[in-house]
Amino acid sequence: MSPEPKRRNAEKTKASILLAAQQLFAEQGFSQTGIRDIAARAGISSPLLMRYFGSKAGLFEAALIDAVRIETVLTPTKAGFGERLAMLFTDSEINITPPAIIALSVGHPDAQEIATRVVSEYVIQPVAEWLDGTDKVARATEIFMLATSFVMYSRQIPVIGKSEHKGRSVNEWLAGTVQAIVDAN
Amino acid sequence: MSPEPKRRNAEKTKASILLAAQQLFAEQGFSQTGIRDIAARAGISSPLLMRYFGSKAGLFEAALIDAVRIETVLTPTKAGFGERLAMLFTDSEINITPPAIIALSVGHPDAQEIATRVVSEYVIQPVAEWLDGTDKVARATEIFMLATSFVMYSRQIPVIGKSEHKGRSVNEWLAGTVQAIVDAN
DNA sequence: ATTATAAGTTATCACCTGGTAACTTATGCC
DNA sequence: GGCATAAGTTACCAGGTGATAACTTATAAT
Repeated sequence: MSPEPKRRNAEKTKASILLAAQQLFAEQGFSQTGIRDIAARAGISSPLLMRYFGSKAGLFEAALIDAVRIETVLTPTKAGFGERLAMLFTDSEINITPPAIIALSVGHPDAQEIATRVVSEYVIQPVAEWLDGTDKVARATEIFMLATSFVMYSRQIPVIGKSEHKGRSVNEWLAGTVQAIVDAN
Repeated sequence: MSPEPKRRNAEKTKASILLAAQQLFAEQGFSQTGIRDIAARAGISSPLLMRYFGSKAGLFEAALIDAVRIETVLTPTKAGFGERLAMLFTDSEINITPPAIIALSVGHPDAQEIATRVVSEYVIQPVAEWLDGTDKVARATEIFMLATSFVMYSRQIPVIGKSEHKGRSVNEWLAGTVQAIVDAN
């Protein structure tokens, strides 16, 4: 009687696994998230997940790469980058951003190695190439550092997400500080 | 033949447990550190550790509180606070600073609750009371947020620890940014 | 010296983890 | 319609976790 009798579809299954992994890794971090949790949220069994992604670390890497959407803020014009990045990284609806996953995965050796490599290749390098001026890699790293610290604390210490400082919200402060690094070429 | 034949001493044992816990929590984070690891480094057995601190979470809280040395930088004069804080939080010899332990313990619910509470009471509140001007709590939180992000990334992304930007090391950049928040009263 | 107590140990439990082997079943192709 | 294959499942294993019970032994007061 079910309108769609649950047809098999490997592509959609893989996508649902990736989404579940991104959500849970971002919420709970690498070591606190089990493959059974992810499989349950994706609506499948854990061995299937293992066959598609090889290991928990492999799934983590795939989920991280898939979560990167940095190219959407690397527009030709440099103005407004701070705001766009702050929006991209702090949108409360889609909170599966790289900073969130990274921040919640520090400490575990495997996750740390993967996160460092993926962020370096898929976030920091593109931003660095997009920047003008000198010290591109260092400035791109600083930008990501700031964004990550913001995401981390807007979750952990609730007051900071809403706090106002000299009339500017902390979100605006992040955008402004990031933009200052962009313009300091 | 041993000069000191390993006499029993509960106080010294507790202290050695606290030190081992601080080191390991700062190196590996909460969930990656087992009570057996801590007990082994302290040179005792894990049940003894449990009796002294009740649970792993209890030891984590005790270790965090014991690691706070914030009062050493809350001098009467406001000048130089940024540098002193950067030194206190990034001294590579004693890397058991609150930011390090915090950064490596996000994600685990118990650790998160404990860390938030301890940092709020033992770090942010004292700094806020020490600050001049308005928005004290928000500014103190921002300061700790910056310091934590720096510690986190100076460990995770090696380049940032040594990177130079416009001739200023990132350590100096942290000190300067913190000092700006202090002076913006 | 005896002995109560605190300091410390060994052995173990129940549970959870990532990972795997072996099984079932739907799907598309001939 | 038969059938090879991919999609998906159940049952399980070895190892590690936090925690506890029960044991031993050093220490210090009487």
